[in-house]
Amino acid sequence: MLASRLFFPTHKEDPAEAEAISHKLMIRAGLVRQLAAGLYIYLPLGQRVITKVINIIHEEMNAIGAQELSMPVLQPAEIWQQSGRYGEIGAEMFRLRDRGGRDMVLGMTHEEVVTWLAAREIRSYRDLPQVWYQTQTKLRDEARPKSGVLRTREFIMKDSYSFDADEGALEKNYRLHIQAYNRIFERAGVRFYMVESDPGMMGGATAHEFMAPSSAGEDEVALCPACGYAANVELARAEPARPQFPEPGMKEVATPGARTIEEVSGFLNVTPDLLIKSLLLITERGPVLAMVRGDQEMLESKLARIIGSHRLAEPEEVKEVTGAEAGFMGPLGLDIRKIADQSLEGGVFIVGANRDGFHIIGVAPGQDFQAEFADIRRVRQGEKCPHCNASLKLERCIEIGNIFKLGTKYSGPMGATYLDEQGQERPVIMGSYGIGPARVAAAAIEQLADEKGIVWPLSIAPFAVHLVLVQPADSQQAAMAEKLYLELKSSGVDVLLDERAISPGVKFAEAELMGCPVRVTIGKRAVAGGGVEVALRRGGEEQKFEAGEAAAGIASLLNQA
RNA sequence: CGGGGCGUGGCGCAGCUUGGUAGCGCGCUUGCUUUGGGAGCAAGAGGCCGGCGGUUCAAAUCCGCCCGCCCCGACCA
Repeated sequence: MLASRLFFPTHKEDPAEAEAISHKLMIRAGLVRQLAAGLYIYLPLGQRVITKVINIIHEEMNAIGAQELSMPVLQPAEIWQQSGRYGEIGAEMFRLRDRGGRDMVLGMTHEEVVTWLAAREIRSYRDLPQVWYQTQTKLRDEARPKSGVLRTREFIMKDSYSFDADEGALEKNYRLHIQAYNRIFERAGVRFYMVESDPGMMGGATAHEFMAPSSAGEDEVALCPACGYAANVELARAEPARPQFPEPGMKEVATPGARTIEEVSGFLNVTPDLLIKSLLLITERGPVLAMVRGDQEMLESKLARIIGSHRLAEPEEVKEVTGAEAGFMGPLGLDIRKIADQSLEGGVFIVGANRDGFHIIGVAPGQDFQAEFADIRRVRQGEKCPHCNASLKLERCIEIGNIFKLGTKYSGPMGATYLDEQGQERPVIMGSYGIGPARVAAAAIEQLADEKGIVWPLSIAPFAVHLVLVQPADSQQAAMAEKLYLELKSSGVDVLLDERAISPGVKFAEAELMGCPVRVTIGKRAVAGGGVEVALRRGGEEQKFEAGEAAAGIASLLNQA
């Protein structure tokens, strides 16, 4: 490719609207342009990167026996009604009507379509297992698109779906996907962890996420450096340090005006971990009191798994249920469902008295009041690993892939069944496995970029070699560059020749911005016999080759990388 | 959806408080010079100041409504 013909509009300055490093650099280096919130145009450079990521994914998917297919993005509402998600999902799904008045949706994902297909075409245990995958556009009307390409309303996703006769076979496909995903992300050159993730409404099913550490990420994971325990904080568990508890023995104390944890602990001169923080929540089945230690944070996603969907009570509702203002509520004397975090069990705490201006000290959960004890708090950095007691580390991550055991969630309601060896009709056991290629590319930028720009891993770089011709007007330089360019091209190297008649400074700066792994410079020094300069973008090491040996030297450099 | 911020040539911004000529840097065009780190000089092109309405002799500037974009939060099956 010649730079004079390549469409790669660059910017010297950061775009005003970008926050994340990958977002800034993708715009500055001419990889993408934003059409509207959460909608991106992939320019030639960006498209080349995405294509390379997708090619890696496809190679590894094919290697585990998955078969590529393609499915409609425009889908009849009917199949979503069958699976039950038409009603469950809210504004996040694009809905429309066709000219005949039929309800349609734009697919956020393809479980319904693929299950519809399986329901029609899979009949016998002899047809199983199957693994089908697609790499296609998906649409979600995101409440808040953000961070450039990381969270968009339209995005490409590789999704595979497995169909098995039983749980054991599903487990096998699940493991195969784990292997494939590990290879994919290693090849793509990103750092990542596989962590336990929240299967959400999948019930008891298991799920994992592949997480690339980056401050631009939206998720946080808890990691144990000792035993390898790794989980999304949405479900991560840990042992908090236990404070020195006082003697039990309930006693009401006046705490005038002290409502918040800080105010009460300050007023009574105790540390916050000796208080219980109570929250009143309203569910479909009535009010629920949820309790965590004063120094801890409630985690809604964990609580939701126990009590279902809920909302915070309004001040009037608090007054009505507890008889006191929010700052003074507590578990004693309340005849409603109570959920207490596990770390409260066996301790002695200060709680609200359900009487304005008063708290009660010396309260022992489980004795002085009953509650369901469960893990409903957010783990914190430095708490003890639930498996090995080492100190947990928390890290922000970009979710680049996820894998789910779906079981019969879709095959059941949509009638995807097969006949087993005994002639028994059984639902197909499914799994689904996603990767977002744009997120992989963005994660690579986030993890590797330096102050000059992008630093691509060779495997997903738009070009392997960026050949800078310093003075195109000099015929000797031009001839030398052209020759090397053709040699590299004919040996299958992706090479970009910058033969534009512009200042060399611009060429070097843009080469660094663009981030191709190898930069080759041909200028007057090379012509004078000083050798062809070959610099690695990552680390910046430079070496020289004789003109005749340059192509071979570069090729062997690329092979090492 | 709640809170906050911002919309002015292609990009980044100033001007708005205190109404009266639309400005800077980068980029772009042409010419000459330059040619190993985002060049120099000169001459140019390019803007219904997000939209609609109001106040006023007069609105980028004041007021109202709307739209768009970004950030924080909620949400993300």
